[in-house]
This record gives sequence, structure tokens and C-alpha cells, in this order.
Amino acid sequence: MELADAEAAGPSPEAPAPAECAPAEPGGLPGLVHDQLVPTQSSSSRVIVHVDLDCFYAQVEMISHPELKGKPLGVQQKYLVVTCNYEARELGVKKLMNVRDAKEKCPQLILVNGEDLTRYREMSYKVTELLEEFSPIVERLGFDENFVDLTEMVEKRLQQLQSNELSAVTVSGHVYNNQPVNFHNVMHMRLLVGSQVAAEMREAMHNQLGLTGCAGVASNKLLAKLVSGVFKPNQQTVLLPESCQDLINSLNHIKEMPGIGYKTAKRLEVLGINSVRDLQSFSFKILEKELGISVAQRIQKLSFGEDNSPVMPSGPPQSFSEEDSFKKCSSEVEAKKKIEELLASLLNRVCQDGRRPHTIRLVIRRYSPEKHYSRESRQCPIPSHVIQKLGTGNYDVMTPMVDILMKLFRNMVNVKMPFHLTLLSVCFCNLKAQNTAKKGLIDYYLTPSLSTTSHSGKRSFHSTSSAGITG
DNA sequence: TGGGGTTAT
DNA sequence: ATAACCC
Repeated sequence: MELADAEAAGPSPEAPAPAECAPAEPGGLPGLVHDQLVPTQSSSSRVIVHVDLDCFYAQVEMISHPELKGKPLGVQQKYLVVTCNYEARELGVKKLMNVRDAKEKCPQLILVNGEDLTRYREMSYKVTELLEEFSPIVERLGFDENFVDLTEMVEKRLQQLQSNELSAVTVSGHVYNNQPVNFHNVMHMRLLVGSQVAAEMREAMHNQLGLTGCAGVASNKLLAKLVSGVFKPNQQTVLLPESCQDLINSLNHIKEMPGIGYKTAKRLEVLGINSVRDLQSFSFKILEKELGISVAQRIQKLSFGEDNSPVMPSGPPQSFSEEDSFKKCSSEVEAKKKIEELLASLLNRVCQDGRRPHTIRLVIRRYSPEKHYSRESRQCPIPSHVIQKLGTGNYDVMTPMVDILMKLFRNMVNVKMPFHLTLLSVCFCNLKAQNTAKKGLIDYYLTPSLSTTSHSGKRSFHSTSSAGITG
């Protein structure tokens, strides 16, 4: 028979079942259990794939410049090699390596400037769109990673199969730990079909876009992401539930757990938590006291390989920004010039998108000898008369925008005092569908006093009236 | 550390 | 507006 039979035959991964990822040694983790934090242990039987392009910027550059293929290539932003191809890696170049160190390690290294992200961004969205053809549930993570929820696709494919075909299903790519497949286990079968879809995705990326990448297939985003990196360039791996503990225990430090960043890792270290096992067995009450219930709950679940966060379809971007970093900017005139450059690029992008931003933000980074990474920002609504000029190339939209940005600038920086900036960034956000009405009709409905949001879309229109800033 | 992005508070 | 996270 088909799915129903298979379902009964398997060790029932359905129902109010055990954890997604049963602990290997139930005795060794009193923390979570005794503190009684875990609510439902939602046994997700989802099939998620994480697709991760190999050294993405370098790949795009090799497509643009085929003569560079086979040679060690690095992509440079300012004084950093932000990524490089595998030829360069074999010669000792690492991601985010200083240009000087990289050249020292590898004098033949060819560097291309990658500060303009336009082509990378365009290729990135082509990848996402290709994946959306498989399933519409695609979540972007940066420019070079995507999660896809394959649960539905996989169910449909399994339903097409007769029971005698079920045992003929094969895995595509690696199985983590070389774990044997149980053809009577439904979740195993789902994941195998997931691995086949992943292979098709990678094939399509290669045939249609010329790109290679890795894929990881597992029952949630965390595990899919972790397992995608197990075999590295241009390979894929599927994780079967029984090997979940091995995967998360293969991490050498909690900082390697996606979702535990620099700050949280530092605070955990103070508590003596360094390994994933440390986090698993740590008292939840104390963890909650230190990090708050939200973070504590989330990361302790992560430590068990549990992650119920859904794959959220990214859709079009929520914001557009352009930034530039530099050694020093210390005059208003200089800042204005840089802001104008950033704005000009942004206007092109926003124009192509079709939607219109209703908010603009200026971001700065002030120089400070050690205290690294602190940005300040000011934002304000974009006046409606300026928004309306955005799509039309006709009128000068630069002038009013620059005026607004310079007011925001002076709101943050006292220009009568000496200052030293190392970064400027302009961001358009609060994007709304265009008011491309057949003048009159739609305009009428969208007029603020008459708008009742009873319309279709989920975005509510509000032609905000002049909304300048008080500067 | 670049030049981007997101969500939560 | 900031802070955390991701690449």
C-alpha cells in the first residue's frame, strides 16, 4: 500500500510524539526536564531543505569573468577579502581575511572589488525565485542561503508511490553518519524524497544559473542548516532523526549554534556554558534569570536540536539600504557628498522595485578607539509629495531627499563640534505597494479620510500628509 | 571586519 | 531607536 500503510509501519513519528530529536542519553539532561520548561515538544514531521551557495560572490565574479576560473580569486571590500573561491582557500586564504595577510599567504591571489552588491543581489534573487518554483515557501538568509519547506511536495510525491515502489526510493547525496535507512519509517522516507528534491534544486541552479551549492535536508531549519555544511563544496546531506544528537554534539562551541550570537555566547561563557551539552543540562531557571524567558527557552531548545520556527516566505525585501565605510569623514560637506552618492543608487533600486518607501533612515558610525560596533540612526516619514515623485523620472527628487537626510544628519551630529565618522548608510523602508491608480478611482478609495482598510491586500494604504521632521 | 539583511524590545 | 541575530 501507500502512505497510510507506511505510516503505521514506522515508529510513529506523528501524534503528540516524543521530541523531534530524541536525546541520545535521556539520563544526562535533567535541566530541561526537571525545570519543566518544555511545553509540547512539538514533534514536527516537516521536511526542510537549507540551500547554501558555495562562495557566492566569487562564483558570480567567475561567471562575469570566465577567464578567472581555475585561478585563486578573492572578492575585496575595503581592506578585506570577504570571500574567495576554493582555489584560493587551498592556498590558505580565509573568509574576512585582511588583504595584506591574504596577499602574503597567496601572492598569486587575484582580487576583484565587491563593494557594489548589485550583481550579487540580482543573482541572489534569481536563486530564490528558482527555488520558489519548487515550493512557494522560501525564506532567504543573507544573499546566499535559502530555506525551503518541502513538507507538502514530499507528501504529494509519496502519495504517488505504490507500496512496492516505496522500497525502491533512494537517497540523493550523503546520509549523515552513514546511518542506515529504514524503509518502513515514514520520516525516513519523507527525508529521502526531500533529498531527491534537494538534488533537483541543485541541478536546476546549475543548469539554469551556472551556480553550485550545498544542501541539507532535515526536519527543521536548525538541523537542515547544520547538516548542509557537513560535506562542503557542492554536495548535500540528509539528517535522519536518530543522528540528531550526534550532529549537534559535533559542534565544538555554543557560538556555532545558529541563533546563538556573539553577545549571548559571551554571557553563556560567564555561566560556564561552553559546549552544547553544557547548555542542554544547565538549569533553566538560572538561564531564564540571566537571559529572559524568551531567549532562554529558545536557545535551550536549540541545544536539543529543537526548532519549531516556521520557514517564513521572505517575499520582496522589507528595506533597501546602501552604506559606505571609510577611515574618516569629519565635515558636513563631505558627509553630504557621500549621502548623495548613496541616495542616487538607492533611488535607482527603489524605482525598479515598483513599491514606494514611506520612511527614510540615516545611519552613522562614529569613530571610537576600541568600543567596536555602535551605530546610531534617525528616521522620519518621507513627505507624500516626495513619495509621489519617486517613480517618475521627471522631477528632482534628490534635492528634497538630501534636505531631509541632512536634517537627520544634523540631528545626530553636532556639526559645530569636531566629529569623526567611519560609516554612513541610507535606508528606505516601510515599503508600500504603489498607488498606481487610474487616477481618481483608486486615489479616492485610498484617501486617508475615506480609507477603511477594507481593501484586499494586507498592506494598509495611508497617504500620509506632509510628515517632515522637526529639525 | 564589509555591505548588506531580519525580528524583537 | 536600539539591540540582537543572520550572511
